[in-house]
Amino acid sequence: MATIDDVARASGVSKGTVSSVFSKKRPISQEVTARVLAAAKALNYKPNYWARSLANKSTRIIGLNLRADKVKFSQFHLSLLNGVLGACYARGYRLLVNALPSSFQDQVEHMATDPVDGEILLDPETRDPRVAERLSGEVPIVLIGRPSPEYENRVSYVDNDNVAMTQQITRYLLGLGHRHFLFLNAPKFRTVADDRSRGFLSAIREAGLPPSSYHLKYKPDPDNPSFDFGYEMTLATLTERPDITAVIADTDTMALGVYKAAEALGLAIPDKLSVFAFSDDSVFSPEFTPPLTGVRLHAERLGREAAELLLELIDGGARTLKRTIVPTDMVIRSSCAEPILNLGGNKS
Amino acid sequence: MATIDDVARASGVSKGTVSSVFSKKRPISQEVTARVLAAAKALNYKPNYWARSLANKSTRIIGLNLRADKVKFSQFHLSLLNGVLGACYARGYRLLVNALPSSFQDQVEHMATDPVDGEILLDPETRDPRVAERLSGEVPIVLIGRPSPEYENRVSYVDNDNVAMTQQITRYLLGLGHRHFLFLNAPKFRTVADDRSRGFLSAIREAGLPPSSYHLKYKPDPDNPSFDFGYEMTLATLTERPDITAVIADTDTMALGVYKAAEALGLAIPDKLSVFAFSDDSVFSPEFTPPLTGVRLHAERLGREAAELLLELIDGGARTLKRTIVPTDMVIRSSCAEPILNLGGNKS
DNA sequence: TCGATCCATTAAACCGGTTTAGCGATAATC
DNA sequence: GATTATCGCTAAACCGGTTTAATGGATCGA
Repeated sequence: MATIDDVARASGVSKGTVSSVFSKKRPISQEVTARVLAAAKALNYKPNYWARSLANKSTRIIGLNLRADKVKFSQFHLSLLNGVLGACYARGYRLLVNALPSSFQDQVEHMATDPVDGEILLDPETRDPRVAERLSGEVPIVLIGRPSPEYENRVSYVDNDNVAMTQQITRYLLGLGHRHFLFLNAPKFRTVADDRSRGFLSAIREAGLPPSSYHLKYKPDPDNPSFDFGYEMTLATLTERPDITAVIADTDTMALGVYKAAEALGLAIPDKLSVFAFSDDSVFSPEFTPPLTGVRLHAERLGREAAELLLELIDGGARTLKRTIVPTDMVIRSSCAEPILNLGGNKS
Repeated sequence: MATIDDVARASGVSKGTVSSVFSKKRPISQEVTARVLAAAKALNYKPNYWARSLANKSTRIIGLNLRADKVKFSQFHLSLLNGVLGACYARGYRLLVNALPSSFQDQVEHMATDPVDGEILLDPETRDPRVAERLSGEVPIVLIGRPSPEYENRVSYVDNDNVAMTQQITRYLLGLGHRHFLFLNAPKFRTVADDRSRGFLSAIREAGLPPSSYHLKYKPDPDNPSFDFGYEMTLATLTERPDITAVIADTDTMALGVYKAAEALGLAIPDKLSVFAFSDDSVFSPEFTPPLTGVRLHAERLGREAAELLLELIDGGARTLKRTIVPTDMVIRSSCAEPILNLGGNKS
């Protein structure tokens, strides 16, 4: 590949001039510019991205960090990615998806600074080691999701208000008359699971219901497909506790597992069992039988806001903390209704 | 940030030695290694990724190029991305998602070599300018999907056998007794659309059917949601040509639009209208009413194979051409059946 | 007409690593 | 015991750009 020196030689100017022609950071006469560009074209020259990054101390790349060992890209991530990409695209940034396991990065020969100007961290966990590591460096970060409390005042993040949202949802179900719940939550190590639990429990307490009125389960193994977890856990729990009339599921896929279990148990949705999901696929959710009631998390907007916030931090250089709350919208379809109690009705 | 010089000074060795400690490319005594690592830890030193890349002429990053202006990340891309990420992850590579519009990259001040060791090009189009550009550089590329003929013998690629697959599908529908088809194909500028058309037409000709026996439509606008296109085109075409008994749709989302149109037209699936889709979502497709018959394209495997092929090209340095064909599997559920003809039955 | 100002351009230093050539000390060879 | 390898390390060149300080020429004002 031709270098800047080749072009300088070919067009009879210094390399500094060639640099200025390409970076446009200093004015160069029309005539010289033309000559340099002609020589560059003839040699098929393009500035070397890494040399440029080294000298500029900037790459125009932002990172998206996810723990591939724990999480696979899901529908939610997909929308989120579309939002992030849109923001990058609009501002001329590239996106680096960093899914390397920490076991790899801990090896001495692979240790290195991240090749990005800033990073978005996905799916934060309680006491997430990635956050601690980034805080000691100088690469700005934005989380999507709430950081654990020890970091809450030290990093910027974008999130839904999961506590209030879950509280609202639970109130909605309480208002319909439900008194016994199965809550199939996200994996316990994720902060979002904790927020949802808090919102749920606060609504339960507010209604004066005892702990026996709910079963709160966390998805244990991230590898375990959501569908299977929804199916098996519903089957097992409802067999044991037939007084449960409402299931709150983590995702629409998990909700589908709940639907299957309800079918297996001979429970009609929503008459005998109400189902709610923390997601809303505008194409598929309406096609469930019956159409699934859930909540729109606006994943694409979460992604876009996070990317824009990060780019702002990068440009401003400002070490200001910001947090953006993206609103959620309940989408009520037909999978939740007043429970029709059996004859041997049970009141708590 | 501390540099290699700081560490060299602090541990009383030369920078070359520090470099060797981190790169492990040359043996360094236990004692010195320990001293250097201690100093590095104290200074919170990490080798600079850009400087290293510049000197090494290698980045351990591969690119995934898609035209964000034309295509949004879809379910298919999602699986594909999971495959690519898995392969990267396993071999310690990072993935750069490059969705920049060419209008941006054409500006002089943004012109630069790509910051990657190799690149995967998604959704190739007929006479795709991206391919021509990459061929003049020295970054190896792998396409996912067939390149247009002028490049077919110059680039490596991974693809399904779309011609044979579509031929097989069409034969299947012909075998069921269908004689009038609506084929809702991918956008015309994509090579995959051409392959599918060829496979379809070859089966049609093989059966001795005239051109009047089919309506072949290409999804015009990539921004137009698949669902809407499926719905509107089915409604319009079937109103005009009620003799059509089978619709072949590009994706499951589009198929869902077809389902809606069938409902609006009062056509029962599959008795009055058979629907087939070039996709298979193992979670949602079975949930369609009736469950959707389609074909599994193994997107994840396409992604993984492409990444592995690319990494092989990078490591080997070999300029060998390879092409990998990933097999497809028809998944027959209940959306295709023998057509039950109306009284005023029509034979071609 | 002379000094001040402005301008495009250049030479050299710099970004932070890797790598080559060489050097002294120890170990192996005959 | 002299010769040759081998080992662990260093100094300096190098990767391919950007940037600073300096330069020479044109323009300006008085």
